Amino acid sequence: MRASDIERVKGLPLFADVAPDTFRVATAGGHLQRFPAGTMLLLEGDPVDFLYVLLDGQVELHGTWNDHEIVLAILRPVSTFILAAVVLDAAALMSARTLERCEILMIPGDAIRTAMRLDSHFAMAVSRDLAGCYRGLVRNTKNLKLRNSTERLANYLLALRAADNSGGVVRLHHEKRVLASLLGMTPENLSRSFAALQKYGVSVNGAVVTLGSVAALENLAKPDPLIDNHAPRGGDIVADADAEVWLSDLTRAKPR
Amino acid sequence: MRASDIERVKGLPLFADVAPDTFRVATAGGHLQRFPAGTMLLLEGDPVDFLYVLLDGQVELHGTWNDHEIVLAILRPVSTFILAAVVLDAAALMSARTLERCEILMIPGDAIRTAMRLDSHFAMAVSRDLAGCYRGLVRNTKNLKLRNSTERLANYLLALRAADNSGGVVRLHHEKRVLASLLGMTPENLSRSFAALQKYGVSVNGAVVTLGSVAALENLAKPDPLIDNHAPRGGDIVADADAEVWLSDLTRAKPR
DNA sequence: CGCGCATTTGAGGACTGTCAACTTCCGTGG
DNA sequence: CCACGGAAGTTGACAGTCCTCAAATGCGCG
Repeated sequence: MRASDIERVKGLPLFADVAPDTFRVATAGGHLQRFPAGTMLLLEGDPVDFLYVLLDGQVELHGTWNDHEIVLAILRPVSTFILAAVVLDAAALMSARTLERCEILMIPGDAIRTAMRLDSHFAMAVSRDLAGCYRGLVRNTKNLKLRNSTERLANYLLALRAADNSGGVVRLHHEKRVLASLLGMTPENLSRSFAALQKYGVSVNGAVVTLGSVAALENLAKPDPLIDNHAPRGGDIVADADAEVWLSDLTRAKPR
Repeated sequence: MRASDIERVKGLPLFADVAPDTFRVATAGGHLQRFPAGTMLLLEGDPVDFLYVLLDGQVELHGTWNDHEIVLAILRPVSTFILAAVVLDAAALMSARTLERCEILMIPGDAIRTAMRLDSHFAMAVSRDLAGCYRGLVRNTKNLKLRNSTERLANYLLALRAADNSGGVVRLHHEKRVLASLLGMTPENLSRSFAALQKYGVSVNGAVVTLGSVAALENLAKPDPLIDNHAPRGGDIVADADAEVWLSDLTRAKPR
């Protein structure tokens, strides 16, 4: 494991302010591993023995029922995943699959739990991380239950724009069929939703999406700080504490 | 606050194995309060100053967007809520409203955070609680994205049956319009879903629902341990660690 | 160049939401 | 005790949303 990788791991909110001793305990026995695209890292129902830290590549978390599969989240570096199962030493509720070639640090769950026991500050960092994940899912649930598919897509595009700080041109980070499932629709309907957004100045060319009129798009999307992590706060309420996770982990893509 | 109430609070997973000193710190400044039905305890976007512990009555957590309101969870005693916002000292993402007359213990967020700092075991208990909440939401999201409304209702009824340990007759704990929103549908469609379940032996009389053929209902519902907390595990995997929260907190209704 | 896969487009149908009217239930007040 | 009013729940008609299947198109890689 390169020194630069260690720095990147330390940069995670989970390990940011952790004492060196605790960091050593927490990452003891961790080993870096490379996986080709399309590898199943974890199957839902399996016991979870490791905390995963994605250092390079993309990982998809998905769930299955009755022969259907849906994407629950897509992770990009640097992020951890299945922390909740590690904390509870429980079986995974989601499967994990690499979407690209990935570089992943695998830390034994025992080490994490031991470090929590020894250092209340680290245990608090875990709590904060989990609280952020929880709130990300609350946002996601509101998004799903309150908006139709075109509205979800519109907000997704605005979130991408905010995360990439890109003027009016955003690049999709995932294949469209993966994105469709993430947004809770079929690939066919994602196509049609893109078509429906033409009226609002959106044009698509492969992975490149041009937002002709952000104002018009926002008028449809009605982004809300209580659903969309990027949306502007109304007053001057400082809600900076949020290291929250949203769909596809857009926040982590922000320059820090 | 009655001694019996203190015992009930100590019975919560969050406080179960906590040292007496820590318990004193964590609950310092907590005060018991009574609220009539229909009281807004918390509005989404508000800063969260207290951890709420519901001791009696029912509380609904809901979200709003674009003039629509949806129910995200319904809590029954004894349970805590908005722990995540307390841990992050952040603004609430959900509003909370009493559905009945309620008795609620309000604990200053500072006290919770202080207790976490002082006692890593308590911080771990908070982590476990949050991890359980998170996994509850993962289950909920899978439920929403993978099943249609009738399937969700069928599984809800089976979950009720498992929680209440009631043979073939279950009582709905909430008004149907609230239940409808919780399950992600309109009251009209809840009615129609109940009607559709007649073919599977379900008959409704007010709040009393009779499950004529659990086998037939399960055949439709296909309950899954990775979505429905009550569903039977396939092998002999002990997933006992789960103090997980599902829709309407059904698990907490189980006799302990 | 050609194959395979992703994406798009079209048609049809299933599912879900909206609106309106009706029924039932329940608490209030006569 | 009964009548009444209001809210909750149900039902029907209709429209919008979304899914499925099928076919066509486009794109990238061998």
